Amino acid sequence: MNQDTILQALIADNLVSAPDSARGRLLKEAARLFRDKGYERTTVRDLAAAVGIQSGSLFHHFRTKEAILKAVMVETIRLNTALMQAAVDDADGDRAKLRALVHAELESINGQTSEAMSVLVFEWRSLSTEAQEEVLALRDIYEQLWLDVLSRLNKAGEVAAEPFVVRRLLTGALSWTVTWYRPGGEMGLSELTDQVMLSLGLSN
Amino acid sequence: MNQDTILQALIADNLVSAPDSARGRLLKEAARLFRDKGYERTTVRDLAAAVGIQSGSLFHHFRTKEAILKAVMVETIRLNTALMQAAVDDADGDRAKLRALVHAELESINGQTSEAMSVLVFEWRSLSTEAQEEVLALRDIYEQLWLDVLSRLNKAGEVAAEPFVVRRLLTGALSWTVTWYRPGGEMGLSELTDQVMLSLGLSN
DNA sequence: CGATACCAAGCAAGCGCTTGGTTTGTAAAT
DNA sequence: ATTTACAAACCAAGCGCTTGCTTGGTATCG
Repeated sequence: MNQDTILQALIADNLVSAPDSARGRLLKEAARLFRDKGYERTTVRDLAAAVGIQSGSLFHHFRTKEAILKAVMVETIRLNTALMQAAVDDADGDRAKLRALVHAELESINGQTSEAMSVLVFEWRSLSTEAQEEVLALRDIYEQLWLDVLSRLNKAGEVAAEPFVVRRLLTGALSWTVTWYRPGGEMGLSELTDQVMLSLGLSN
Repeated sequence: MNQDTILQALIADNLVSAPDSARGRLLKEAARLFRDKGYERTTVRDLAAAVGIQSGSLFHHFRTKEAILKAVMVETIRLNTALMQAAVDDADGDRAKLRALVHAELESINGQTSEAMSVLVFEWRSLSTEAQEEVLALRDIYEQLWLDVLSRLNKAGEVAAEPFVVRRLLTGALSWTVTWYRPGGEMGLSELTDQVMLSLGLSN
């Protein structure tokens, strides 16, 4: 299953917005603005201007500004869960599965959904507590994918540290790449993935 | 050199504020509020109330709200640079030095300067570009400490990945602990440090 | 013809920061 | 020992602006 097929399936199920719909374009621009300026510094007027409408008209699509932030996060998690699932399924062997997960997450963080992933990491606190809980629940499935693979590698003696600690360390390490890694530069995504695996003491 | 001696030396040199001075208490409260609510959501009235003065009186101590954020960051970096330097100096051998650095950074992130370290990571974007550059310059010294140790370990064949990549992955991994690790819980800081070293494929 | 998408205008609240004046601490002058 | 001088620390009030969001009305389109 390639990335585009997965996206189309999610759109068909109404789980994520089509990128060319009004809602989809707004969410895309919102993600970009939230990443660049932060949620609080981004005004509803900024958001409206980015899609060429009046600020008041935004509230025809979303009840509040926060609902926009939440939608960005929810749709991003849904998409990435599907991508991770596919990555795991396609790879043979646990070491390869781990590599596939790392590669997929790096792709999410530094590829097309880069803006939205940044928002997920850095604007978390701007969500109300209730919204945080809802979003958190969505993340569980996708965390389990990692833990399953890491647990088997741990039992096989390939990864010495505890699976849940390794996953959390990796979450931080991979998220942080958004602040320094530049796709299209000297180091490609595959090379970066190799470096991560090497840092874990795992060769290919 | 223990932590308190280092702090006292910095205070004597006027590089960080004494925790019991008016300025010091304000910065401490500011760090806490900025971490809990974010910089933008924290109002000057919140800050003033936290130290028991009127909002206008804040501007007797700092020219702008942003100056408070900057001061939190600058003083935190100064303190941590000194702590890291001491950690490296005290340890024998590169593997021990790396462990000392990891332990010291985890202590900064999860110990007494926890609030301020969170601010440094998550409120970075709220600084103006000029202020960002100033703060960035301060960080160079302390990054070099890591790179020196990692380069030697790399040459010795103990760490396979590239030093600058490892350092950046570690920056993310260690910073992120603030979101999940709870000091005083089951896992102590030394055990967490061990887990990090194990994740890098390094035993003790 | 009704729903959907939008505009133009603006409201109430909250924001960072300023202003003019008062209290407090300190130290030299009487 | 008391007075004088003065700066640092603070208060009370509020200004000017921006914010998220509302309202009432108008196109657009199946």
